Amino acid sequence: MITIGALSKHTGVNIETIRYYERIRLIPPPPRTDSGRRLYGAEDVRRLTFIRHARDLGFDIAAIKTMLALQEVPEASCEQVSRIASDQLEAVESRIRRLLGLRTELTRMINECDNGKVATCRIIEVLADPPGQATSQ
Amino acid sequence: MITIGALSKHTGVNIETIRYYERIRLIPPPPRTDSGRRLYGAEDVRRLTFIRHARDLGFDIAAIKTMLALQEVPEASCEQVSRIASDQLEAVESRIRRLLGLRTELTRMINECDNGKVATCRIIEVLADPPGQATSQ
DNA sequence: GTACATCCTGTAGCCACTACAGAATCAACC
DNA sequence: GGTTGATTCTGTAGTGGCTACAGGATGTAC
Repeated sequence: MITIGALSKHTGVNIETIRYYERIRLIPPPPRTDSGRRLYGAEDVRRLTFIRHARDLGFDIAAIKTMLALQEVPEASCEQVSRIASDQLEAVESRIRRLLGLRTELTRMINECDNGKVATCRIIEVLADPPGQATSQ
Repeated sequence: MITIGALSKHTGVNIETIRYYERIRLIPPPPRTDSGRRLYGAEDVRRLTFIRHARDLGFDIAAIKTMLALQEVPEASCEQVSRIASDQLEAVESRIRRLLGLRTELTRMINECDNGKVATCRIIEVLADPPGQATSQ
């Protein structure tokens, strides 16, 4: 059994976050020492590693909760897990598309700016008068 | 002079958000009618459109505050504006790189899953035992 | 006059943490 | 046994950028 500090080092999840996860019932409350310190085992390391990696991949807490619940039933079909992952993939792809658009726009803005005075700065102009909008008088 | 509702419609920024921007001093407190309703003019539309578009491009409020302050000094060099935009471009590019990595990993995970039982689900396995980590025993 | 839209202030909630304060306990060394 | 410093505890409040009320006051159209 290890302390919360050791669990934190093993999983890369910081201590405050581990306690937070316990508070929101993402991880179960662990047993304690006589003095009240939390004690964790190998299963906790696995669970928290799972959470950490899923968070890194952008899954939100609700999705992670669902996946953890499904893991409790090994004979269940993993179709639902697969759907959560696919949804996440779709979200990632839409974010990528959006960011590529932003990159294009930012690049163009920056290239058109000749580093002159603010009064004639294209960056500011573009931001104040975005193309495709009828801001008119 | 227009009301907050009209300003909201013109700029696409919702009413609560406009009042929030006033509270955090991103926009100046406007004059009021006798009964206390806010009144906005053309300059407010321009400013808020600027803010809206900058937010769409992912600039944070602090960056927008700086850019707005620079606009107050038209003879100032727009070097700083340019740097903020470049920083933003860099942030966008790093987010893109990260998301592309996530996409690869998610795609692989999903492809390896044969939609069988949770017990043997590769998605769960990969998340619980991420490659490149010495989880040992 | 009355119905409904719009506006006001103030506060609380969202997500996923993060950062304290102030106290208790533990491990190591002398 | 004493002291130092690391670790842990609880509880609360803050972050960013909104969003969503509640409960009331105005404004507008018929």
